[in-house]
Amino acid sequence: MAGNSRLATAIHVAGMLSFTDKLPQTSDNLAQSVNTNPVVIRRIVGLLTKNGIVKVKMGAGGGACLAKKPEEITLAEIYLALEENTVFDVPQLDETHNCYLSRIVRPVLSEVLQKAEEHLLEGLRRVTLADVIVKVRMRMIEQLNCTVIKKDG
Amino acid sequence: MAGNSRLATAIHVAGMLSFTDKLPQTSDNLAQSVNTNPVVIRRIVGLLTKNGIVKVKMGAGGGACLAKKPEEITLAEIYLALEENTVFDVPQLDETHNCYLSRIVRPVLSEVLQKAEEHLLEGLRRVTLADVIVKVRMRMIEQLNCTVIKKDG
DNA sequence: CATAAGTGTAACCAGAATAGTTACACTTAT
DNA sequence: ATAAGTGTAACTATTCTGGTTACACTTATG
Repeated sequence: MAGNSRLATAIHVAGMLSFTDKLPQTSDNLAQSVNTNPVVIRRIVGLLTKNGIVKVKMGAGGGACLAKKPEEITLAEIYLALEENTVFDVPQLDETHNCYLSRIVRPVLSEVLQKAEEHLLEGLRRVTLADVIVKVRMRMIEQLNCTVIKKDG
Repeated sequence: MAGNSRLATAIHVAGMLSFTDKLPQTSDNLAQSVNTNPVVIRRIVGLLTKNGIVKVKMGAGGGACLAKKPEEITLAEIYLALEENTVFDVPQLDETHNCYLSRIVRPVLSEVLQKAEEHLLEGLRRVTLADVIVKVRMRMIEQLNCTVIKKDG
């Protein structure tokens, strides 16, 4: 339960929305797919909405839809929408800290680790939601092939 | 206090060891530099030792030294030594999960997010401990220049 | 207009991770 | 023999994440 599955959940949700296209999905519905609680979904959908990735219709018959085409949504966008903390923490030292060298080291570590995280973000920027969906479709086809082969064997 | 500052601590420690070269540093000593507890340091140094990055001498006059040259130690190596969890969690769904699409989506998410994390690792692989030390030295020089300028003004 | 079906959000709980700390057995230099 | 170290177990406090309940608010529909 600890660890961070929010990005997985968010991409999963966005993926489902792209499959169901313009039909608004309820948080109840999505929660079942992701195997979690509707409130958890609404929290995440809220963040995605705030960042223009998803649109929500209130009231009866309402729910969430994608606000853009899957080709126009990168995983980096989704990741940033979640407003996560940085992966690596670099607590800075008090100015009164007695070790001179240490006071210099910490900002350098901040800089270096921030750059590394930028690589992560670049990795996420290169993948769109559409790419993910293609992979899902390919897996579906693979599984169908398996079935056929089994039937032949 | 939550969040993950272990990598920062580990690099900080390794950096200190490279400055003091072959003179073994006690965990007490290092703890003061990093502004933490000796046990926290020993835990991290233990992991670094297990991965051949650091050597420890037991008993009086003992302590930790680098086991390799700073040019031969990448931040990725240090990161991996800490045996952290993956950055992104992708809890897999039970085979009995009712939504067929979801059961396919999750492994795809695992794959995609793992690749993104590989980018992070690549970012860390490109930086050696020696690079970090150079940056620290440059900051020290910068600060010295500042002092001189202030004296002139 | 009443009602049912939705969302948004606050509040609380449980479980896990991190870091800090104490304590103590064990190792080694002098 | 003693002092100075490390390794490690055990406990605590804090924080984060996710799960859950509850409830006010919005809207479609009969």
